[in-house]
Amino acid sequence: MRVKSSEKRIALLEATLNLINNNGFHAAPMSKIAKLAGVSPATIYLYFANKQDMVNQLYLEVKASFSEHAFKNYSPSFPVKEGFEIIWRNIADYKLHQVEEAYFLSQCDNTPMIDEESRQIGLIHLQPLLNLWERGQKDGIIKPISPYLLYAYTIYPLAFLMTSQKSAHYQLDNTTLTHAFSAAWDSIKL
Amino acid sequence: MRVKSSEKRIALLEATLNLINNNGFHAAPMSKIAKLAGVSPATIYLYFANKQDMVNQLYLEVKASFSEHAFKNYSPSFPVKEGFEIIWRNIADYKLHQVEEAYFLSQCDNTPMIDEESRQIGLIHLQPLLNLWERGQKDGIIKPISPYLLYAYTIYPLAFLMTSQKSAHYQLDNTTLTHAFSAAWDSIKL
Amino acid sequence: MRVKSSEKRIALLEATLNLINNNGFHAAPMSKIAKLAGVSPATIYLYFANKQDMVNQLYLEVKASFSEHAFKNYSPSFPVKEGFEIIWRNIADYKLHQVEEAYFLSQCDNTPMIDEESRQIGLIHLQPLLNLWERGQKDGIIKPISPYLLYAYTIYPLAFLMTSQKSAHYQLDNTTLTHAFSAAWDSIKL
Amino acid sequence: MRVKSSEKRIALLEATLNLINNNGFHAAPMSKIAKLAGVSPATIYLYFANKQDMVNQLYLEVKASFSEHAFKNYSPSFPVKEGFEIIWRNIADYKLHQVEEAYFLSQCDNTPMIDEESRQIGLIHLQPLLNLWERGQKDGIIKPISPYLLYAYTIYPLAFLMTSQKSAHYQLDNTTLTHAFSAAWDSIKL
DNA sequence: CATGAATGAGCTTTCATTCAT
DNA sequence: TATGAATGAAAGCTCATTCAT
Repeated sequence: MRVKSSEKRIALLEATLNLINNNGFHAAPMSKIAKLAGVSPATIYLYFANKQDMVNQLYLEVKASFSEHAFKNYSPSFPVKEGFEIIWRNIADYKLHQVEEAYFLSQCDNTPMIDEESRQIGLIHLQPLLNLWERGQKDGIIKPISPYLLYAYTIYPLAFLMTSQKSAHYQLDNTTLTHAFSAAWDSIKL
Repeated sequence: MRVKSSEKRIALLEATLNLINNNGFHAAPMSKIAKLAGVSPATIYLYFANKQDMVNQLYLEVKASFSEHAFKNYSPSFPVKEGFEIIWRNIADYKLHQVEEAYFLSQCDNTPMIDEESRQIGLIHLQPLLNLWERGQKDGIIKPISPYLLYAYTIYPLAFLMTSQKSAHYQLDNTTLTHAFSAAWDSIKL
Repeated sequence: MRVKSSEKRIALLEATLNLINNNGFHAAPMSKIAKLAGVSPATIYLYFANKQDMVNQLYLEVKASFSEHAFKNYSPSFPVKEGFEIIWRNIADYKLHQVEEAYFLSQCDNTPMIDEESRQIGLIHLQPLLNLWERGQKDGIIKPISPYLLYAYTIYPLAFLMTSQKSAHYQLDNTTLTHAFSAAWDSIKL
Repeated sequence: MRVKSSEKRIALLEATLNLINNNGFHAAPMSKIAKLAGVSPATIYLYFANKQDMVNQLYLEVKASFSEHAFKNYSPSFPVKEGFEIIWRNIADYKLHQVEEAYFLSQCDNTPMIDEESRQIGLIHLQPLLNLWERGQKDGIIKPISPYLLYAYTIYPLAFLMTSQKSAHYQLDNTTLTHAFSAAWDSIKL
């Protein structure tokens, strides 16, 4: 099996993401994925062990790109609220502009599509945010509640806004984004 | 002549929900559904036109049961905050106790598994909540922001808590639930 | 199993003939036949042992009606040519006016749709025509050749004209019919 | 990489013809066709879009081989009667020696088994015979009647003789064939 | 006599994967 | 490395027939 980041490998991952996004896992056969990537079905198995492996790898790479984006320009030395706003806006930016990736992650996180193992690996990237929240709680700036709640009320809502926007029911402008941030912050600040 | 018992129909819908929840749409074949429901594969087609139709119907019925639950004991004559808390707690109760149904809805809402038409039909039940919010905004109790935001920051987070709980990562007690409600209310109250 | 000529039995045979004619045997399921006859699928089995039996019976009855028609107004006492013309015109009349029945017989006679046994039974009706030919041959009016040839060149061509007419490629008027009879007679007369 | 051998395609068409001839379209399932051709059921779909497409293609190829045979050693420069006899004997030879192909064509032409489009395409090959007849009519050798009649009384009877022979009811020797030709010619000559 | 419900067997077709080059 | 051909297994669905009333 080949090493990362050949052009074909990337084309295959992109094709997989597109087909799963548009048709769902159950209607994204290997033959179509190969065709969309401009490659023979047999070639897929030079890069991936099987379909599940390909989807797992895709998940992890998208998750990694998401995490990287989330902490752009952030440093743990920032004051709590400033640091939080930077991360939040990074994430919002990703969810609302890289809609395809965000929608794919949302599918993965809400279905039994991904192996439990890969799911766990995908979680580790979030640590800096958890650290920030802990600091905020020590400093008496953020409510002393479970990080699950903090995540549920600040980051997770962005997934809903992304989905709404994708369904063309709703378009987010800057004012709305500011309202959204206020809501997020208000829900967790002390 | 035998009569078409709605028992079989219900058994089929339950089997479908279980299999899709555990394995995903793509790994819930009609043969397994039939076996789990205790009928012949052919019998499915006496009750549903095809697989998609069965899933659509299941979605709409679960959605309806969810909505019914959401507005239990609620009346539009309640004060805004009290009314909101009742609805919110109803929904929390459903999501955290009828986990299977809630998880199924979450899968449906985050994948292309359901027909767009059924999806639209599923939305209409929410109207009383939208009305409540509108009243709250007129009365200067709730922030004058889009209902998409209000939903994203008060109801949608419960889906995350449900998923977390289902993955056995986290158990919600009453204190946490109260924290959750505070976070929800803080995010939208003026 | 019921006796002949109940209304339902006849409706079933008619429905069968129509569906097989329009769609072919392979696309004429019992359920459709029942629906078209206005009857429950189970009812079919009160009148016929199974599908094959129903088709066999249909074949034999249509064949009988055809034969009856063929010898209308004919008597063995007629002179050879007159007798032959009467029979020939009777058959032509049937093939060109009872197109559905004729087309059905044509399907049966050119496919393995019918049991060999029923096929044999269907042949016996033709005897008077064979007798007529034999007389004609004894009298030196008709060529001394096998009755298979006589049939092939006088009666069988009408099946082609029937099919052509059914396909709307061609319409037979009286002049043409007379030409057709001349061709038939010329081919076998001495 | 293996190359798509036309051997498999041909084996599939032959298997289809055999099974349809012996059992009828409705009793020639893809699984049996595959087995008889020595390939997997899935392989069929590398060569044909679906069952109907396979049967259509088979029809057209058999029809083409028939037509080629029909005009062997024929040239439009031949005198009318000689030319006609050559074609007629070619066709007789085909029908009586390539019985399987002939019987298959007969099934196709007398049932709704074939798409109307393919049926039309199958007709174009006959043109040289039509031209010959037209010439014969201009020269006052052949009766001035519709080509449908000419076909019905000269070519079509051979289908009956073929079917009779196939049912082992009758064997054609050379004398009989000469009688048959006489009958054909007598029916249309002026 | 008649029914609509119910079904096991089997249908056509597709799938993830492997083969042979 | 890369391929298109090939496939066994299984998918969704339909069918002729039987069941239970």
